Amino acid sequence: MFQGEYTNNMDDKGRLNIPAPFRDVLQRNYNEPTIIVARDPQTACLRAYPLQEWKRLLAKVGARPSNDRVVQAFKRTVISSAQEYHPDKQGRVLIPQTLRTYAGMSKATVFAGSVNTFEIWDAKAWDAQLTSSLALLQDQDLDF
Amino acid sequence: MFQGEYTNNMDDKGRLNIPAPFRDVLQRNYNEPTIIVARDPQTACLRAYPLQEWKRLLAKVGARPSNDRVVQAFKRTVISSAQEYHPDKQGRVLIPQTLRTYAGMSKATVFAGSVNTFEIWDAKAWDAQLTSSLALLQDQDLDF
DNA sequence: ACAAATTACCCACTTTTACCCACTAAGCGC
DNA sequence: GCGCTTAGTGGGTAAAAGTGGGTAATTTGT
Repeated sequence: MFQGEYTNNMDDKGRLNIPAPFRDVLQRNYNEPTIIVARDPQTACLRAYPLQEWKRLLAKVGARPSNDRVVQAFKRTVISSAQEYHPDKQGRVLIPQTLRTYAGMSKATVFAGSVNTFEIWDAKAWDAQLTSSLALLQDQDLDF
Repeated sequence: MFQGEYTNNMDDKGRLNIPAPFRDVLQRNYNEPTIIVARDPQTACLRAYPLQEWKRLLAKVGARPSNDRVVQAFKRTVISSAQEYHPDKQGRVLIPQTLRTYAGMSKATVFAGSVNTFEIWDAKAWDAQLTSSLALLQDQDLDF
């Protein structure tokens, strides 16, 4: 289970260091270090899936009629961007330019746990998102 | 059951000493010293949960539709910030910079019991909150 | 097929964290 | 009051995490 929020720096080569706690979860709960990274279609961030979770997502998409316009759009945005990454000995992956651009990533990068996936954000974008999420919750009557 | 208010100092390394009475409650009522600390979304403080109480919260959140905007905001602010902490031999935990910043913590830190969780405040912020809470209660018709 | 660019892999360094030990101050009983 | 216990605090050290960079392998383009 991915939880917690970590900030790491992308280096000049475009390599991203997956936070150690997330690597632990991958190893312990999924028995392999590989992740799939794809666009998150509704926010300007990337989402990382353990292989198993990604397959589950594919199955769900496959169950829907393939002429559904939403399904088509989903395939074009998310599935097309998805790629497998094998972290190096230091636990880093090289994210391609297109995805970096999509998430507006430059250097400081936030990794945010999201139960069975985790999100990858540019630090500034993450802060902005956080501020607006907090504002939204401010007036809510939360019962948990 | 967490009750009472205690003030401890965060040291230069960012370590926070959990007040002994709270550690006792964790050990006696929950049989383990581990806590989850996360943002409190509506006030500038952190909230510490025994594992069992945290799981209860997760269950409540999971029972709500995941496309609910409030639920999404809650996940991004609270769940993402949640992390497990294992106090050291002296009963201290190291709180990361992001959470310290969120709660405006510098040195003097207040721990306030809140039945099945407890709150962690910067001492100054706690005083301000206390004043306004008292003001709110002034005109109320309390029947307990 | 060859040169240039990109990527993967490895090694080394720096910073941070976890763990342990020790000291001080505050209560408590005798 | 004196010694004991317990809570709180400070700091050293070894391991782990994060970061930077070199080089070989691979890919790409011509």
